[in-house]
Amino acid sequence: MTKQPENPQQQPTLYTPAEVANFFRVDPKTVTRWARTGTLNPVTLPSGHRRYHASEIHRLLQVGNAPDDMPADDGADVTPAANPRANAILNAVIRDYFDGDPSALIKAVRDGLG
Amino acid sequence: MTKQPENPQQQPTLYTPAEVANFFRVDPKTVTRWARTGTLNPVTLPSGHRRYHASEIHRLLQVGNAPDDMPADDGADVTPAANPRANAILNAVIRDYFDGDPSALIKAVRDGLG
DNA sequence: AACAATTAGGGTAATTGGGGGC
DNA sequence: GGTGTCCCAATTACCCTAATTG
Repeated sequence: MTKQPENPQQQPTLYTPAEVANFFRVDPKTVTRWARTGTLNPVTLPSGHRRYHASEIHRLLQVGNAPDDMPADDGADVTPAANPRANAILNAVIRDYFDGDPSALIKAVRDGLG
Repeated sequence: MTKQPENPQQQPTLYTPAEVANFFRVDPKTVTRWARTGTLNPVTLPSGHRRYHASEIHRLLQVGNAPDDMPADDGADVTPAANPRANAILNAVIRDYFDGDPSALIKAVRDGLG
């Protein structure tokens, strides 16, 4: 498929507590609790505020389910849209950053993200 | 969350068990049973609590969600997200969910996110 | 420097999951 | 077979003030 070779491990994307809370549909305080109990390993600012690694958040969102009798999600031949986790995030991004307009997101990607 | 312009639709992408229970007029325990028996495929928090995909709930509710949103991208009046935060998030999503392939993300959005 | 919004810190009510039995 | 209810332990949500962020 249209598979890009490698994606250079650029600067890791960091989420704010509110963003993480939005992805999981929980209170920001819950995200803070996850950090304090070791569930999450965020970057801690000198002030004590926290920033969460996108990779870690995405990983947790995927772990939600799978031990079911669902077809193998190897990600090679599976339609991307069939990934409910990715869809959840994309919907949240569209809602929070693109005024609920999917076409705006597509346009942004086409205009180049980097 | 970072400051955002008007969000006419602040519909969550994930629902709490209580919300789903209210939608279906059932006890929250019943919603939990649906999840355990595979009727619903929710996101599981690190703690074991569940959050249910709005798209899946709407589908079961047979709520056509009205043909209000999803405006066709006919005009070029949509401002390309000059939002660095949105771009950073999209890059992370593409990296973690679409194997670094932006076109795969676009395809996913076009195939419908629910 | 001043401002609005977000975050951390606690404390307390409400929700959730699991099992068991009706 | 599926649902509502009662139990309990764990998790989460909402209240506040002070500090940090942008």
